[in-house]
Amino acid sequence: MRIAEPTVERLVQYIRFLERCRESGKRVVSSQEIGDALGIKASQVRKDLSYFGEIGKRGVGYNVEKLYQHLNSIFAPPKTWKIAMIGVGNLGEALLGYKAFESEKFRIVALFDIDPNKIGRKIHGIHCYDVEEMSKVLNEEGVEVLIITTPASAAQDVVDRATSSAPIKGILNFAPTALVVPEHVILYNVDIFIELEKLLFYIKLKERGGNI
Amino acid sequence: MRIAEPTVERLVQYIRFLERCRESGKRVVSSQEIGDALGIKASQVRKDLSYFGEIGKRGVGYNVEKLYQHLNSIFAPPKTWKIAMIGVGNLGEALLGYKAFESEKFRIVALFDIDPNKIGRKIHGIHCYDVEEMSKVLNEEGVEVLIITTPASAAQDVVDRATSSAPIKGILNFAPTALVVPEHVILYNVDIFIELEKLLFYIKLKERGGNI
DNA sequence: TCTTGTGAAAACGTTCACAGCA
DNA sequence: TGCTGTGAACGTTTTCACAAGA
Repeated sequence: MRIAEPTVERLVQYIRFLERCRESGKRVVSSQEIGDALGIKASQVRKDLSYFGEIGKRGVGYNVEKLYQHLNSIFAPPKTWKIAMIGVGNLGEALLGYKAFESEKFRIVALFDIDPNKIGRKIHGIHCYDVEEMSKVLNEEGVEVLIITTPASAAQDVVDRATSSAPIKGILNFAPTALVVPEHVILYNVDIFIELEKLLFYIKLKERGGNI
Repeated sequence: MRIAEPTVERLVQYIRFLERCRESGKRVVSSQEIGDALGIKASQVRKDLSYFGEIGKRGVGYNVEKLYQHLNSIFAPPKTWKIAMIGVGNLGEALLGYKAFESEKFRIVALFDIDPNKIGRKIHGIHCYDVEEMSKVLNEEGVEVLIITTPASAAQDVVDRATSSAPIKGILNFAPTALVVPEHVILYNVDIFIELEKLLFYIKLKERGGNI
């Protein structure tokens, strides 16, 4: 079955919302309630959830626990993914210390940097290697996913080196630059600067009454 | 003129690419070259750029300098936006020290936190206030844009307080939670955890040959 | 000959409206 | 009666295909 990307994004939000429902002891929830809490239309919520068969009860709503378990099973990984982070600067270190970034779904097994002060040390309990050792370590540790938190200027080079020497399946790129990756590698970008530019652009547009 | 959001996002990427062209002394560039560098179809590039009139030369391509100036003028703000950051934890501090986050388009004029060790201090040269003073400071400083880097549990409350007491126009939310904002406020979310979940989901899907 | 600019077509995503069940 | 599930309608974004111009 094919599930569209915007749907997957909303599914993650539904799981989060259902966690809150569980904590507050709520047993049943309607598409309307879910939608109101997340700023999504109720019809959209129903369509998203209908992809997995009839999971709600007509006239009643969705059983919180059942829906939560169901959605979680969709996102359950076949194993704990092993991730390496390349570039341990301000942003990289912040992510390592970020609470929302802890999960049983993955484990960060190696860090890489070029700074001699970081190489050989443990940062947030994870060993930091020299980028030169990347190929060897990625293969030894069985890393399949990369988090890129290098400066923009270094990102493409480390990605080229990693993807050509290790069986990388996916990359989450925080470097503010577009990356070119082999066809078999899935790439997601988190570009803070672009999001801010878009926000400021649309604020300006609104002030001008829609004229550029 | 109306410009679609995906187009705006790509325009920012075109500007970045053109900066690289300028630095390397390249004078003319084709839609194909731009597309290849950014992983976008050439026809998409041409369509995006055609919204602003005939800016390229048929049979030749686009003049790098002219296109760069033109796109930049589209994103030029009417003034330097004043931004406040709410929540100065790991992620907030990382952003403050983030090089790609420096621009003449905006200035971060105030920080807010609840930690007594931070309140009253300067962090990266910017004064950190008590969240309790938020309403007063936002109005005095003329803040129109917020960056939310609080924990998820605090985000909705600070947003409610800020938007109800100061003329906030836009919010960039890094807290891993959906926010409900007044209709006149533009909201963009940067949700690191959701991006990682999506990536891992699609890696799993690919391994399973497309079956959930 | 080469590359842009652009209608028209296709693909994609959202919303509507109501039938179907509890 | 109330809320889900869903085909059909709608709106948006991407891609195609080719005319037009340097």
